[in-house]
Amino acid sequence: MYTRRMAVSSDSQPGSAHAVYVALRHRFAEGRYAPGQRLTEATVAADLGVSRTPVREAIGRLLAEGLVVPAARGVAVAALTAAEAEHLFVLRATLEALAAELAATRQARGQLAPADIDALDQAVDAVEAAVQTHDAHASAQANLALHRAIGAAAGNPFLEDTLHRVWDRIAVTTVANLDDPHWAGAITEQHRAIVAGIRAGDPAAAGRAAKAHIEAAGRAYKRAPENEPRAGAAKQPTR
Amino acid sequence: MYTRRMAVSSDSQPGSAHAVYVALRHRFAEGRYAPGQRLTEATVAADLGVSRTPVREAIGRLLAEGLVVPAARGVAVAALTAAEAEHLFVLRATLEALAAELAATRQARGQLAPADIDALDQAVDAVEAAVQTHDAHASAQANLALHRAIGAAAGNPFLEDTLHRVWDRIAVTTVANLDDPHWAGAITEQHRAIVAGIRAGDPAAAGRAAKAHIEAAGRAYKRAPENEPRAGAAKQPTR
DNA sequence: AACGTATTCATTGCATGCAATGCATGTCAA
DNA sequence: TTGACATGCATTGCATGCAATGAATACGTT
Repeated sequence: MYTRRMAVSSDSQPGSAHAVYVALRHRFAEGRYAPGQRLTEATVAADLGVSRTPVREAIGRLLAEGLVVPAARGVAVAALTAAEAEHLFVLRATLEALAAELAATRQARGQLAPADIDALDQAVDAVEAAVQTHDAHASAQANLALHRAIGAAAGNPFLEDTLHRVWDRIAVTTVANLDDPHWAGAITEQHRAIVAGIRAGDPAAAGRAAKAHIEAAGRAYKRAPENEPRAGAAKQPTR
Repeated sequence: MYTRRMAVSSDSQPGSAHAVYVALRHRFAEGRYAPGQRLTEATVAADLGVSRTPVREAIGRLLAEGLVVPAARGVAVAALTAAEAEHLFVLRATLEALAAELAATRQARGQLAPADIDALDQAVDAVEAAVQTHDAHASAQANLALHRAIGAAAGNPFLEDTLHRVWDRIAVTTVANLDDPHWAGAITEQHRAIVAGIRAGDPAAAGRAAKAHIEAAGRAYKRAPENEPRAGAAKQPTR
């Protein structure tokens, strides 16, 4: 069994452990493992065709990041309580505001290539198009891509990394939000406001728009009924 | 050799891997390993009296957190370039401002125990006392304790975790800063302004004070001459 | 002497073995 | 039936073995 290699996507870093890590993250994001579901080293190892050692390493990392939590035996996929979601959105709003501010500042200083700004606009358009097709997965992808682009435009690798952590922890959010017509209608407008602020090199405006956008997203998340019980969730360990 | 247990400090979590992780972090913070120094699994394993497996796990986690970087063979203790420090301080300023805001908000809502606020004041006094003794290590400890207390008062575990990451990455900063007389003189005043804002339940004031404080700390860091070459640093791998 | 090439060897990365742990299940008594 | 208790078993956690890798060194060639 140990010769079978798993399909490791276009992730530059070598090593089975990292591949397992990426694979698990991907599965979480896809919702392939329900929150609360228990994960055993042996199972994952068999699934991915590696031994337990790299799996252990990957799980250790996920544990450190809070994507899985210690369970009775081994670990369980972390769920998101309402309170946790609230906290995450508060943090995210501040981080994304900072990202937008920094991007706008870089724009004002001429440190942003025109192509980068155009790419932001295109990303906004892509989200709009995806939302109109009502394809939840594609919309989430496009939305994440836009926010990632803004994060990159900020030019602060630590901020970018932190944002990634937060996004990963919130993950499927956007999928749920799309059912909300208010939200679906407002999202593009808010995106445009952020990009406009960046393009204008106006940090305050960009930051304000970004903060307002995430706060609105947080409210939409809260409204979405299925975010609380969380579809397909297995029984949740007490803590 | 495998029966010898290392002295694991008062860290609740079990497991050699975690103990190794904590031990390495501690050594980094102490400056026992110079930035740029190369670490091999076997060496660390021998040092701590465990096998390579838990060491691998710990190093993997440190790698994920950026505290060590991939080196020629294995990993090296991460150094901090001037640009990286700048980025970290920008992020830190925003995060600590948010923490102070949230703490003040909680205070305004009566969600903070009077004892918590008093503890903040005492922490400020402790920093002042430590700075006056010119004990760099104690000062750094006390300063970190204060900032940690503010982070805790914010009541947002994700923010707290993110702050910890940033602090760990900056680590020895305060030690260097204490040589700066301007900074040593201003630090207590700035600390008091933050705590005053929190006590008053004034998020805007607390946030502003915190942001200004960290920005000042960043400037002090930048001025400190020894932060650039970094004492005792072994040869630094190219990237 | 300088350069290119072969060789060595330290070191990683992964798999597997083995003991420790504690949950779950079954058994027995009340 | 219900409770306590013992036992089994799934599962983890760690150590170690072995092959792959590639940096450093030694060697040979011009």
